Amino acid sequence: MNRWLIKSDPEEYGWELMQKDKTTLWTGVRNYQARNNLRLMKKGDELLFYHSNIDMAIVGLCKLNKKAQPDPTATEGDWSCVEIKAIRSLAKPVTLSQIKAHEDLQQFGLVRNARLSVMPVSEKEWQAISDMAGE
DNA sequence: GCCAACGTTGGC
DNA sequence: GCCAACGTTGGC
Repeated sequence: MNRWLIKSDPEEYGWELMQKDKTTLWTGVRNYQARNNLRLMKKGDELLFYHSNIDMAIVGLCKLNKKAQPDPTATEGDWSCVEIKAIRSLAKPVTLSQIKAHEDLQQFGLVRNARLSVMPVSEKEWQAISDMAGE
């Protein structure tokens, strides 16, 4: 089982809506690195749901329902999407500033490459985030 | 609202 | 194949 973090602008599609929808197709990724990460996901993988721009915090936990399939919103190009399922909110959201301040998270994608929207989370990183989330 | 970082495009 | 110009994302 692998772990990932996905980013979303809450003004476009926030955690509230994700929970209401329960499952959603994660479409619209138009970056090769992010797409390749989507394609590596397997059913049952766990995902952290991050709010960019306004909240700047990890707020929720999701699971991968269906592995990568062609993105139906792509009119051209070779793009993928996955189906994810909302599990629950974190006990405490973990803010970007907390993440940046944590010594075990200096190599984490959010810190090193702010623009990447789908990234892997290592075991150590997951542990650090879980601790801060009060899980 | 600004700007840094990054990715993409297109001219050469 | 290089690199300047441009567009987008996202943190501040």
